[in-house]
Amino acid sequence: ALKKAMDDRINDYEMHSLFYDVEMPFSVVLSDMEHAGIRVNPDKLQELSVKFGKKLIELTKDIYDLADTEFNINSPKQLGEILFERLSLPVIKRTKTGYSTDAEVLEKLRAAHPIVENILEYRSLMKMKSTYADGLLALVDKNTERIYTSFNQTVTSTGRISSTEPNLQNIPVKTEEGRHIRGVFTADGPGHVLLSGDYSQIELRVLAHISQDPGLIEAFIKGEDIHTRTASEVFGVLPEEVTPLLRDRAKAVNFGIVYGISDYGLAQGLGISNQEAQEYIDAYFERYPGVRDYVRETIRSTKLSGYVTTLLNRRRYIPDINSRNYHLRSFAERTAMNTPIQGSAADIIKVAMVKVYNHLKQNNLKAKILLQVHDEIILDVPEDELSIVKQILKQDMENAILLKVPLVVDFMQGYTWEEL
DNA sequence: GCGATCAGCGG
DNA sequence: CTTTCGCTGATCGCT
Repeated sequence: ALKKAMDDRINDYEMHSLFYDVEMPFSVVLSDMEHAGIRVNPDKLQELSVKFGKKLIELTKDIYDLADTEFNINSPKQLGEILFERLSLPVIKRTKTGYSTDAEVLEKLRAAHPIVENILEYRSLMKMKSTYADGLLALVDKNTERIYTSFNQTVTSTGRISSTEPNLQNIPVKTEEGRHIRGVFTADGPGHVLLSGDYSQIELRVLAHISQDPGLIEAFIKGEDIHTRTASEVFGVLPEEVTPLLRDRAKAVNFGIVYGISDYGLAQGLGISNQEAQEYIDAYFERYPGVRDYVRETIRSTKLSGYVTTLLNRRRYIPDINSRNYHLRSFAERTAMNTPIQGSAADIIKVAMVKVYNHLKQNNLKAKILLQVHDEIILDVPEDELSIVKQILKQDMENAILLKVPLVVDFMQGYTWEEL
């Protein structure tokens, strides 16, 4: 009776294929990934912890000297008292309960007192040591020298998966120190390599497809650098005249489109005024009118139906779309335009992974899918299977779902995750 | 021991 | 007035 009730609703929502052809097979893929785990080098992890710890001791000394007192640097409350009362630095921002001491605030105070730079470095190193070095070490299986994460298929609103205990979807990559954490994740042993395939600009390609914007489609068909193209369009200069600064700003605008941030969020991200940010957004919609129309039409239809859908008919309800509260409504509007983009990208990589999984099985290959980090798939591959597995990965990822623009995948291989 | 708060990581 | 999500760790006040 329950099955019939659920089946009726799945059919009613036209989600039969999404459920039976994608999510159900995908659950088996995730299960195998969890069971496989990923090999780590615990000694290297321990070394990193010690190295971070030694630097933290030095920094702690320097910070105490500069403050001329000892306090708990890990306590935002105590740190705030030191910075804004004892050292009388200007208060930039407040939290609900007191002074804000986040990185954005500290960046603005960098020049005001030498202690600030030390605190920034301390914060970064403490994050690396506590969350990553020590946190991961505690979750290494001593018998197998592997880490087994849990993937959750049903927590996000967009259709993405999440990862816990540990979260292997937010391992550092942006800083040199952070990348070394990736160096502790290795292939299964000599004769094996890690192979990654990551989608290039999958969200913006999905946007090009669903909006059918001519400029966006042309950019991807011609294989242009999308951030440079956007900079050229938004700032009205020739592509060859796009400076790194302009490209960075355009990249932030594209980021905003993909993640559904507000003009306020874009302004914060770029360190410009809200008005300036709004002007960038207006210019973007002016130059990509298909995107403007897509956003308008999506908001209009969401107000009527109460939900948005992805390429594979995944559905998200957005009740606040008709709220009289400006902030709730604005947030709902960004969610309405963003969810089909992120959610469709999630659909695509799930389909790809099911295909890869089946093809590995059909060919009796030992290669295993280990991780998925939203737009990339990481596998462990015996070296003698590398050629065939690469072919499978390329074929299945690039042809997971046919779009009006090509899906481009970049491949990397190495003995450790840091090399990918 | 637990929940709220603040902070910071990735895509 | 606002701030992308999901995750984890440290602190702190509470039971």
